[in-house]
Amino acid sequence: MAASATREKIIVAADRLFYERGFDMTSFADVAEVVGISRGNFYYHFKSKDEILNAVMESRLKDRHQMLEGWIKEGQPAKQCVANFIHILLTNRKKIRAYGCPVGTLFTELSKLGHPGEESARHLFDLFRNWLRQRFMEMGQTKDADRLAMHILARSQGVATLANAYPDEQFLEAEVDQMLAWLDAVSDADIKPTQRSS
Amino acid sequence: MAASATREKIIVAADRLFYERGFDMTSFADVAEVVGISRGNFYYHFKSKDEILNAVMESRLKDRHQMLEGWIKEGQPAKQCVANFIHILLTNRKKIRAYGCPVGTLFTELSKLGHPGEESARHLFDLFRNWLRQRFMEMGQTKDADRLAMHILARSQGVATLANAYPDEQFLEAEVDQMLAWLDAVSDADIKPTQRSS
DNA sequence: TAAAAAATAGGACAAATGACCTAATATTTG
DNA sequence: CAAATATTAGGTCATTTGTCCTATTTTTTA
Repeated sequence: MAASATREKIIVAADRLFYERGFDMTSFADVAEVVGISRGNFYYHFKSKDEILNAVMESRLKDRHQMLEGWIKEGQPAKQCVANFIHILLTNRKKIRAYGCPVGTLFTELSKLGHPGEESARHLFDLFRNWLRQRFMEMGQTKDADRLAMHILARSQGVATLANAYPDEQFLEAEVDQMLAWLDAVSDADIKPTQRSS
Repeated sequence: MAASATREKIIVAADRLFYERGFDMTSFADVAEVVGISRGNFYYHFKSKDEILNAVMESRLKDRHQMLEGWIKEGQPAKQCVANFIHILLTNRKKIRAYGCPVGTLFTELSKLGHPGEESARHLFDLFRNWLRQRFMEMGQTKDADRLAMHILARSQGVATLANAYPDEQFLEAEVDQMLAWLDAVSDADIKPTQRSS
């Protein structure tokens, strides 16, 4: 079989296991078993655990980048793009209830491990943060764009964590509705600049 | 030395290490070294790793319970109690920036591990959730009390996660301000029931 | 088709770890 | 004080894991 095909299958399996079980809790043998290859073959493609982690992070970055840029290329307006981002929580609700957020949980683990991969995990946050900031700027929130981006990012993280802790509730759906309502209020803000002062 | 004193020191050390490094990444040897005792002595007090985890979770539950009930016993009004809860993010900002939320990060890890201790970790969430719900009920939000409790819990989680990823920002302080403003709006809601409809 | 290269399989090994045991020391008790 | 009990120290052991190596099989190349 072509090396690149096996390599790709390893990355896909490792990506899933790192998400479901965590990075440190996933062994070479675990990944090899899922792919259906020997540990020796695994080592032929990736010389260390850090190397497979890097490959997974690159894959995720590319995947998320394509998703975000895809919405823009489809010509969707900025507000709709942000709404799409919020909607990810619903699209992936099953996995989120079972394993939390792929970005947040992996970052947290690598951070506690003191692992160099913490940087790549932060890059994933950066990707979403910068993209959201640009969308808010297009919505006219030039001054607060980054603050709004961080806000929606934080709420997504919190919702994912609690949905993981309480999977049997309709909590996730309700919070998404609130976030979309919040987005409406934000997008109205530049149309109705006269806000009620505190 | 009295056994209870050594036992207590072990729990304190394990609590700290489970927070800073994670449960799975902390070994018996790590805890014993911090306490300054031998691994054999450690095993005299706790027969397994699950046992020390249980002790740590009990300790945390007791500690948080006392904190929350303490505010009530001081006679603080419901809204001030919730504000105190939000303020924890500032009180512990240094540790949160370095290690995230002790409750959320440990729950996430135990969940991915498939460890039975996931239940006790969820109990910690339950403690805050139920307490917050009661405070919101006292504030007159009888119908939405649980939803509001979950909301503030989720936002705390998200803020802690992102403050961990971006420790150098003033993001944490800004989000706390927003949460307190949100609390004001909620507490005003029953005084001014006529809200502007969308 | 024969030689060379690529890919795979499976075993070896040192380090780390949870668990367990026994001997030594400190403390309490009668 | 002496016996009994509680506490501590340190070693052993089986298992897991990341890493590495060599032999075998498959694919490509000339």
